[in-house]
Amino acid sequence: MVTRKEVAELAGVSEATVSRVFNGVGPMKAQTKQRVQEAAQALNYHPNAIAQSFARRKSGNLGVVLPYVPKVHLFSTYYFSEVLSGIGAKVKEKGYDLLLSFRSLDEESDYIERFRSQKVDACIILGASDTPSERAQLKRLEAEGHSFCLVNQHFAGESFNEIDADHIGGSYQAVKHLMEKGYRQIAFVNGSAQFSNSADRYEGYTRAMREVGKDSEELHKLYYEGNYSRTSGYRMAASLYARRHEIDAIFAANDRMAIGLMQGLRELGWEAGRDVAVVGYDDSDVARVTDPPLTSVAVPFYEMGSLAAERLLAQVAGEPGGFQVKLDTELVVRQSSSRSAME
Amino acid sequence: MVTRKEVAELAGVSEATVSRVFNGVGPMKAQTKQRVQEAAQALNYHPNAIAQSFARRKSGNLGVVLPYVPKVHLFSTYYFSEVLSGIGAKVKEKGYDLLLSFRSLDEESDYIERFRSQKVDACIILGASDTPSERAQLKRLEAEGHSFCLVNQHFAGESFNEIDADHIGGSYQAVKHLMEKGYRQIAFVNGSAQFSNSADRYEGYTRAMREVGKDSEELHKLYYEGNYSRTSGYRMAASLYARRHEIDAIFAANDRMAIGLMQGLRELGWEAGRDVAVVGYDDSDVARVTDPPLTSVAVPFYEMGSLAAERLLAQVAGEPGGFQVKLDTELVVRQSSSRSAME
DNA sequence: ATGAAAGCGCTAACAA
DNA sequence: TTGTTAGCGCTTTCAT
Repeated sequence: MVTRKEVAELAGVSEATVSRVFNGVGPMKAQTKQRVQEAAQALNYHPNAIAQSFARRKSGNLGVVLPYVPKVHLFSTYYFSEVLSGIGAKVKEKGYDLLLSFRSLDEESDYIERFRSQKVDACIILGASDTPSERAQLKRLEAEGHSFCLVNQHFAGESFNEIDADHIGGSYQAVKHLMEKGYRQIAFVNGSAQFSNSADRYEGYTRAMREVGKDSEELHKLYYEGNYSRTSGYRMAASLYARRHEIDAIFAANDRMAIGLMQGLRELGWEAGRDVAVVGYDDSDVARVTDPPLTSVAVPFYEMGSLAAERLLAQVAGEPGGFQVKLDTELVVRQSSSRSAME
Repeated sequence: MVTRKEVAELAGVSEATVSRVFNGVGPMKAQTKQRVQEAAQALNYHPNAIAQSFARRKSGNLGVVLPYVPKVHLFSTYYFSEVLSGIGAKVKEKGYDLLLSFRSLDEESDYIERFRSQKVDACIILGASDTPSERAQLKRLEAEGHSFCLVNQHFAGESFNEIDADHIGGSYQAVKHLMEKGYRQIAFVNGSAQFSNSADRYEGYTRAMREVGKDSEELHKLYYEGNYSRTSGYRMAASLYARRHEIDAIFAANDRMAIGLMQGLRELGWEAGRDVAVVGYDDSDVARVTDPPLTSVAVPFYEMGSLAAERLLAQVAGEPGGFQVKLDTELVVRQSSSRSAME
């Protein structure tokens, strides 16, 4: 291990001067600087990051918490991958490191421990859901003064830092699109209620449907609920098929359910894009590869991750005030909802 | 900030005793232990992880390096997600933390800096490729005495730690499967040559083909090369279609290319599973959702990640000897290669 | 422009 | 069984 001390000796300066050179602080003679740099080079000296963190009382780490998802190997979803990439890019730009935490089922999640032990300076929490225990944990974090940010999840009544997307608008657009194509009997396949954006999507859907005169009773009949998995979409196919004479289009709250649904319906002889129009949500990779390709609502996950990291790190650096941002979503039209594909 | 000192005072013991309690070392009276625990609880004391790392001269972090992949938002691939999940689970089990590094294009990758600055105790390198500069960097790492492990990539002639999968066997199985179905004119769509497992797959393919008497010239005519992206598969469709009378099956080196290929061929009127048999590789999520569902070779990515972390951490903990492991792959048959689907 | 020195919170060797 | 103490490598304040 080469320490600062050895560099100082070789360069004939004090240890403090070596630090100054490496941190670029304070005035110093160009010549001194160069001598130090040469000495460091010669010895292959690299400052010890842990010692720096220790002395600075800053870990230099941004934590990212991933939700516990049984069975499904966690990352196998478009959403996490994109958000994480966005965070990673920003964190790197800011000179931070990214510490990943996989949540388990323990009540006291261990990411709280990462905070308390000061192994992270701030934290981005992905896949949070609005349950009493989750709320309580977040409130506790807030009370203890830890900096964190939620992505793609809103907690009504709290002022947590949040980077969300406009799922009301996205859903509204999706349904409007189907209406423009002439559909009116539009079923809505929603995901789990514990995510705020399920409610948002329902809100967007409802708003559009009400505009064409649908009442609560009608909407109720057109409502289905899965859990965002492909399998849940697949399983709902039968129920939707049973009411095929009262349905001419389907809006699913994510692509995975939409795809499961399309597969299930196909097996029953009901083809998406021919017998029924289908629109998904997320515009994930798979939307491009289904048959027919899936019309879907694009969510700027990458940007959301990047922005979350940026704002959070700025806050940690002293910028005052919290933040609650909503980014725009955008409909991407493909064949699953197109009239022409239906001859 | 609550420190050990305050806990010691409240409990009426020395600081060292507090440490002992928290680390469970040395003999101690049950009563002392309890007094310390109560004091800690009362003060809401949590040991400072950075200070511990500093004193122990161990970061407690396992680094994971992700390759630079332009354009494609990095995680959007099954492989990384799975491996990372596997690593995450193991790392957590072992009480380590996971530090993610996204590689950029810089020559001196910054993960080397993570090593030199001792921010990680060891490193798992994903998506490495066999280029001269990469080899040189790895050799340098080795020379500097850093512990690292490669996943899904073999460097011939080196003794780096590696967790790989049997891609020769996997490919051999895939081709044999097609042969059992009666196909003989089997084209091979490979990925980039800089990955050792491209060569492995070619090797497995060749072995099977030679067994039925194919010579080099024939194999040459059946060889295509993309870059593992869906787009590259899509673009190759035309070339394959042009030679459709000399091809009755296609083995693609990953699912993404297989899917692009199937899409491209369909647009040309050549349906996978009807006009031509197709087998992919990776058995990723999408293999289940294509139409027809894609026969593919399953690779135990999750286990590979988990094993890599386990062996590497054991090595860091002092276990002697390096490791080079190859896990088995397994063919998963679906409709894209089935005769029945071809009427 | 540079040096001296006091920590940072903990581990671990040694003493008692 | 418990206390004392010397670091760990660096940052930062205060002198000079």
